[in-house]
Amino acid sequence: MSRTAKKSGTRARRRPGRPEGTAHREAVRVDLLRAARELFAKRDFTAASVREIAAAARVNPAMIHYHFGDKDGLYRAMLEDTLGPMMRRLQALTEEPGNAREAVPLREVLAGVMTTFAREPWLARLIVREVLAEAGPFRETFIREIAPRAGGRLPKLLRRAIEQGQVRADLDPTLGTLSFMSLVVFPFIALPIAEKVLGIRMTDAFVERLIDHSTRMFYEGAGQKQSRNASR
Amino acid sequence: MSRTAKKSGTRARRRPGRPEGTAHREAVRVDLLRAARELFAKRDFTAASVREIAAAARVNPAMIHYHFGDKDGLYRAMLEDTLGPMMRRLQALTEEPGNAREAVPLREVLAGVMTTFAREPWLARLIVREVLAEAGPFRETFIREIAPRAGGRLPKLLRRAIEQGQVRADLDPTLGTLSFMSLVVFPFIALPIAEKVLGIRMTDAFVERLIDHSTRMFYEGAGQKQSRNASR
DNA sequence: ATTTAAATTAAACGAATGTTTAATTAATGC
DNA sequence: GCATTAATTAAACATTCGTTTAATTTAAAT
Repeated sequence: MSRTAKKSGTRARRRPGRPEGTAHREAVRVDLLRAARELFAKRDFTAASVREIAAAARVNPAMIHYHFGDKDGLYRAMLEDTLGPMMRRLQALTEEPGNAREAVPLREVLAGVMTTFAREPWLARLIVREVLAEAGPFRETFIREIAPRAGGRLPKLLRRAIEQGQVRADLDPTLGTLSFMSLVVFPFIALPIAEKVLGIRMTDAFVERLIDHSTRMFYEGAGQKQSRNASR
Repeated sequence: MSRTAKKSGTRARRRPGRPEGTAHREAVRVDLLRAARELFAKRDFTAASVREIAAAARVNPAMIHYHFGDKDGLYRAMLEDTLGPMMRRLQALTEEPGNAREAVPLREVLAGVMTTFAREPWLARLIVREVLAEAGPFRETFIREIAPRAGGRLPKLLRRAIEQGQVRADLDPTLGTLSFMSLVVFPFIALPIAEKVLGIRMTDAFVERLIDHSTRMFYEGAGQKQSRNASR
């Protein structure tokens, strides 16, 4: 849909040589990034081969090296291309309030991130793969730039939420961040298994219920209101 | 520590032939399972090579095929060996109450599982890798036997907890299960990154605080007690 | 119009992978 | 005590992997 085969059918089974269109170069780049995104979300970095990715993009494997240098370069470009927009949106959400008195947009961050995860199924999977990785082409960038912008900002947000009385005063901002991330990210990577084991189905209505549920879990938990859980 | 080199130093640099000890066979099996557990938790299935695993176990790569048939067999045996005990403990915890009136041991399950995850750092990682996998040597067993015994039992437990008033009546047991798993599993796979980004350190005291925190998050959430969060 | 540069392919390359084979040594059964 | 079987190694095998090269076709520049 994004790229149009300029002449004589598809891009498959071409003879070598520069193609006729003038926008082919960009189209190949985009197709490769999209194929890489899908396959790196599905399989691990090592398990997804360049031949497989090139085939999914209907492109010669050598194009990966022509456009991105090597497999690592493709992965890096893909992850920046995929995570970048979300990070920018997240940053905008968490930096908005000019005056410190303004209500911390915790609810909006939670719902916004979960909506994004629902719309782009590969996102949560790529992030968790990166969290799980002990090393890799993107590890340093992820730790230095991505993670601080995502989880790194949350403790401050939580502290402000505590000051404003939106969150209970005895909450540890760091542990609260861990729980926040857990509630927001994990459901989406568990969905394929939840479909088989818990019998859910990933409809729009379900996603809406999930977001409402997770919001309430974060603020109120699953227990009774009157907190008769004094025993421990 | 587990295997004793029977004679003349280590097992490295041996000549071919049957070793002298009579318990060597079992020792090799155990060493291979341990090495596989550590490396499959660290790297993905494809990324962890049999040569690397064999080297970590100080054993010839061919022993993997002698003892387990192939790489898949080693992975299956390792995961059964690793997940089996936890599943049995979990099953015991969730099936205990003979009479339906007995209090549902939700708190005990939560703390028990988290304690196990803290003690065996590879467990949560292996599980999440399996959750993330779209296919693999263990996928069917995981979906048919492991997942139902873990997450599959929780909805029933939550329903009973609702009947007993331990959990609020309007909680969806399925969504509650997703949140429960999220709060229990995700923090442990995020620890390595949390150490760098949030500055935490994985001490015994921290684990204790984490478990208390997660329990409270599950029952009470992070919001204020009086639930002034009427706005939405 | 001709030359030069860009974009692409097919084919080959070396390294690494999972696996098999043949040789070798010790334990076991008779 | 001898033959057989079990447990182990080193080496080779076929395949797949990421990458490079050379050829080829078109676009762009002069």
